[in-house]
Amino acid sequence: MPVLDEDEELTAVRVAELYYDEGRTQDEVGALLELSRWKVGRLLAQAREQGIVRIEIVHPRARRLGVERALRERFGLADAVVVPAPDDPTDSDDAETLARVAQAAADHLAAMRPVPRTLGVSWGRTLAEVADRLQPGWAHGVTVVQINGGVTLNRRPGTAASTAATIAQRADGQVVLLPSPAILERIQTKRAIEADRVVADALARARSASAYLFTAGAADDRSVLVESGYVSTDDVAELVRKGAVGDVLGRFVDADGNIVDPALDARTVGLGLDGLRAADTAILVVAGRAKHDIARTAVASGLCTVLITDDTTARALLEDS
Amino acid sequence: MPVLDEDEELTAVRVAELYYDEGRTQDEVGALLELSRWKVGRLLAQAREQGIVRIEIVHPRARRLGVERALRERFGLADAVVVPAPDDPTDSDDAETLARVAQAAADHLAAMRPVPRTLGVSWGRTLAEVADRLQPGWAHGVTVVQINGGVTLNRRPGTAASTAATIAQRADGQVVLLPSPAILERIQTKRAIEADRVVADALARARSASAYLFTAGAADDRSVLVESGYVSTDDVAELVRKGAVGDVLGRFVDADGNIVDPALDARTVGLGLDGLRAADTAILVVAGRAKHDIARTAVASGLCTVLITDDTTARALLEDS
DNA sequence: ATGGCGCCTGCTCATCTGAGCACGGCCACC
DNA sequence: GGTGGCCGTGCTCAGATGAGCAGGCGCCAT
Repeated sequence: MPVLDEDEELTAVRVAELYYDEGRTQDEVGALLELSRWKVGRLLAQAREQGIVRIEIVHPRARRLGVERALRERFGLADAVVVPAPDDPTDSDDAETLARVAQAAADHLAAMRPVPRTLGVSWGRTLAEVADRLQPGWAHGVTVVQINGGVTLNRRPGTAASTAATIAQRADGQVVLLPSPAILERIQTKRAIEADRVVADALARARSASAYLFTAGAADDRSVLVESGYVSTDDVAELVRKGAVGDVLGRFVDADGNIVDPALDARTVGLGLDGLRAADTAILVVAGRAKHDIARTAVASGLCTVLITDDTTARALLEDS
Repeated sequence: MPVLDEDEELTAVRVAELYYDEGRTQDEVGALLELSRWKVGRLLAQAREQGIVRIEIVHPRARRLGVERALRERFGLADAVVVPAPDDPTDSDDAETLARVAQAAADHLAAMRPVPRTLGVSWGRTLAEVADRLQPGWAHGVTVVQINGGVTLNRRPGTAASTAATIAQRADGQVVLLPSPAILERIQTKRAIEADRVVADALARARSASAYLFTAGAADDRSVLVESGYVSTDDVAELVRKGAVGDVLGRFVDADGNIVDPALDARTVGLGLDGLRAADTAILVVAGRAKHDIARTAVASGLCTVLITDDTTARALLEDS
């Protein structure tokens, strides 16, 4: 498509005004500006091409289909869902962003075909929001398995458990909880708890789930792992020093997706990252500026097949080679 | 047009995405979402109506046809030209705004039919920009008359004269200058200068011009009248105290368009405001936030038949009842 | 329960629009 | 100076779109 010269550009603007603002038909515009109908059509096409005419869909539940396509192609994803970030560019309006992404995740889950027989889920603020936005009856008879440990140490108890339970309940399904802390103090305790029949059973079912729904955490003090008391702020600082960009299923990884601290990782209960990498369907839900780095790592190192996120994060992923 | 309920709204969003983002045809969309082609069409129409789909023309020389229509109807203007303000909402990017408005004024002048035989013009920063943007040959044989006094007291001389001269020269026409200060110290001097044959002749031709092109000044220290030394900053403060919102042709008016200081006005040389009010065509060119008040007054009190301004100013005029 | 009312839906047809094609002018190269 | 190729333009025609209309369904009042 040839570029418009300056005169044509101005004509294109006038044409676009009459066509889109005034609602004239293409030959009316042609008659008015003494152009052929076809010339008018071509100018309109070029104006859209060059961004003189911008058509945007303004709605919290709108999606960015173009960006989604780019993500799929760039990272070989099976699917991607990108929702617009709130306009408000001043303060980090992360609550609204999270709400939109969570809604999109809920929609995506409800629209999944075939419906997974067993769905493995992690936990955290993001997934709590997703669970909350699922319509009762979003599916029927889905078994939901908690895939990483999460007996909350402080705060209101049961966030981890209730996320899984809510998702299951709203699908008239069973829930399989993983009754274990996320990270244990000593490796021996971890081995012992994994030997427990209930825990072992849950882990087995986690490994055989037909789909996973999980989120990722940034390596900072606002991480749920910190707030829950599993790791201290000092630990986080140390992990960051070693290259950690965030955690997936409680496992801290560096920019390349490698485990940062194998000893810590060995004390972490739940599905391993290879479990995700081997999955047919692994849906990562991630929102907000703080999580750009971990999102990039997760996507680039093949932890997910489906990414659900906000526009800003998506663009951040696409921007660097 | 009935309002969309929540479900339909969501469908409308999906429809709009497929139609505008993906470029599908309406029945393709219908097939995909299991809707009839007609339903799809109606949803698209409603989405545009309700602002879910926003089509905007992004170009410095684009115009706001909707706002223009509103201005014409609200103030009984013969015509209105509104250009978009620069996006940059942070600093008062008035230079760019002025450039756009001046360009629009030049375009409007060049497109005027019938071409005025005699064009009365005022002077100021704004009109200097307009003159500068007129293409040589924008018209043929237009006589340009300077309608208010403007022998500049300080700064580079002749801004007033050169504006008129440039406009005339680029139309291969004559220029009639008004060789007089804008405001005189003493009423007697003013009478004497008006009695001068050249001045009297210029004023007579100003009164009989077939169209006027003029601007307005805010009542503040950045006014050209202050910078030229005709009024002091103290004078301005006093005028503001008496209710002045700005000046038109060097004549300070209050919010209702009445002369604020009759004694000062009597010492001001040039066409009177009634001369503008009686004109068939009086084009007011005004840009920038500082001039909202004087613009409102000028438009509301019938000083112009055509308004050329920026989006922000136009909206300010339309917002208050 | 039942009739009336009004809204929503899907159809017919006329109009509008975009893809493909042929012509003519312009430029560059021979 | 001639000639070939390329770009830009306007046409043909098929497919897409929107206005107007009739049937059907639900809702409300009687």
